[in-house]
Amino acid sequence: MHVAFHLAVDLDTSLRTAATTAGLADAAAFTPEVRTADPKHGDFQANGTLGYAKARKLNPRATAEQLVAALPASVRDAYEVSIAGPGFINFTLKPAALLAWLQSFSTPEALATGAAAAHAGQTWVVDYSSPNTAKQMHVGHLRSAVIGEAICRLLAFTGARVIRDNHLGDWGTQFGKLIYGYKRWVNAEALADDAIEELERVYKLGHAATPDDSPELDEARRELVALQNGDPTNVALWKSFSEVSLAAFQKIYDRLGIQFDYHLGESFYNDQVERIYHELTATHPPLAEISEGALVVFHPEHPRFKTQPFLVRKADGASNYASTDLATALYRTEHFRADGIVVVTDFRQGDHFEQLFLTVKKWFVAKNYRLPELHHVTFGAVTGEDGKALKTRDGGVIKLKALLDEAEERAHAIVTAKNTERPEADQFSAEACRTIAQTVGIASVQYADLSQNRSSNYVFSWDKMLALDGNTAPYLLYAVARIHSIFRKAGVTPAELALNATATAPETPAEIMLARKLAKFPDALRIAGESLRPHFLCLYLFELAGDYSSFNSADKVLVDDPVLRARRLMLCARTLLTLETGLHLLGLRTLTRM
RNA sequence: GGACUCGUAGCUCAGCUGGAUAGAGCGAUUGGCUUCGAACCAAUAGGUCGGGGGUUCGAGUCCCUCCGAGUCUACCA
Repeated sequence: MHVAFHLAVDLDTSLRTAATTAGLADAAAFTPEVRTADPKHGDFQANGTLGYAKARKLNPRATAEQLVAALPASVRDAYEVSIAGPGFINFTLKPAALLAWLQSFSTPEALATGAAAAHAGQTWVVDYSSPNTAKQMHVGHLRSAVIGEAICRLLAFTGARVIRDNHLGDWGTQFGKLIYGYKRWVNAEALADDAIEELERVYKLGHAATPDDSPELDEARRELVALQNGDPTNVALWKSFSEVSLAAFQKIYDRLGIQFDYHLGESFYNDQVERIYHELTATHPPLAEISEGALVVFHPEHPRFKTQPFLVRKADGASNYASTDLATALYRTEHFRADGIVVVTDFRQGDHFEQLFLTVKKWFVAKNYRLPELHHVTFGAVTGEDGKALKTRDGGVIKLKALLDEAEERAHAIVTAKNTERPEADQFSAEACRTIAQTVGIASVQYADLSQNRSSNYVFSWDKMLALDGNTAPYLLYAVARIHSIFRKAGVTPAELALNATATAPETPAEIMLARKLAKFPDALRIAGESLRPHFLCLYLFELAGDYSSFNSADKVLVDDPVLRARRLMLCARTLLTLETGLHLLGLRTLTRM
């Protein structure tokens, strides 16, 4: 028997067919509006009859009854169907249908196959993290990296070929000041000790020594021009800046489980901007025009961008990040043949990307280039206690490395404290404690960032970022560890096929509640994937872990009755599969013990 | 001035693109380990969804208008 992965999508199809079968007027216009329901009403509900009936002056309950009567036997077999209130149609999965779903999607491969339809055959480029070279990553860089990685994994799991691109800020006027400072004040010993720290120090000196309208600033500009013109000394310096920066970044990325496919920074596109200028001015009518000496694009149809220009070339002829971002969009389309481009930055760049995307759309249409989906995934700022954004140049910035270290330290304190409470034979070695603390600490930081809706700001607080209670990574990791523990004690592995063959349908309230939640994993994936908002997946996993914990307290798994034992072990196995799959999609590592 | 984001329990936040009696966590109170891991579970208390209008079968969600916070608004990225 075929079981659909996305039960809600399957129901939607059945209801549309039923509308035709039942002979509803204008059946093609009927949209079922199937969504996951409050569990007390059912698993799914269809609300579409209300709007449909209203628009046609029909009785919504009568319409709902017609639809329900026309549903195929397969739906009636799988669900308790009822009509409630003004005309909601409620669907509650029967235990046998729950069992069938759980038996059909019992491996990571089965889940991936089911989920892959969403973006099958597509290529998506995700541009995230994107720090500036020659500077350390600070707490403000965390969100783009963590959210971006989760989005990459979600897209890949839902079938896309994902290209992870770190669009480094490795070009621009700041390098003139950096070289100016470097040539005068660099300390070789400090450079060998911690290169990026030393680069940051000489940049600050260079910046301070080159105020506006000073001869020193002219000198810094000459260094930049020399770099742009290929001066061997400056080019070699610039290359070394990039290398040491990338090495430092990679240490952070390793801790966060991030591995980029490309590091195509702004410098990569520097020689591609001439084509942009040409193409934007060669269209009929031209997209770009000269205004106050600069090459700009206006968007007359837009309330603001009709007067606020998108500045693609500065009056002095130099490129800026609009130029390179346009070149970047073109490269990703032509070279990677991207079907979708996702850029993950904070919300303050909203205007820039709105203008960029408007311009790209018109430009690509004019040139008959394939146009990928363009998404700017924004997130709120991490602010200080005063509500103001944390800024790079004030002294109080928290370095990302320090944040991750602190997270591991706090987790370590908890792990070692818990460890002493365990029976001696069961205690972890010091080394194991350290490994567990690393996983728990980093996962906590990742989850804290992922679990809230990304569009709001938040005030940075150590306690919040590193909280280990409630809706946090440790709660989820703990559920995973407990399930592993049960399988260790049972002497079987979660993957054993025998668990499938001998399992029976869930019976107790806790079993049924857990099974119903498991069957909604596809909905969580769909919502998180379509909206590019990982917090929907976080919420689902937290609820799943909660249902599992309730089940774990209510129903003992390792009982003598082989029937009970088999079906509860199966539920444990599916919960483990779903939790681990979901947590890995978020970019978290999981543990078998903690 | 214009635009964008936000305002939900004492605190921190969800609320699935308009659905049923607005939900979690923390904190508070109460109960539960001789039984698979108590980093857990069960229960109680806590709300004028910033204010006011409107749209409709139905609004925390959409529209208008105030109030408050943050951000952007021509050559930094």
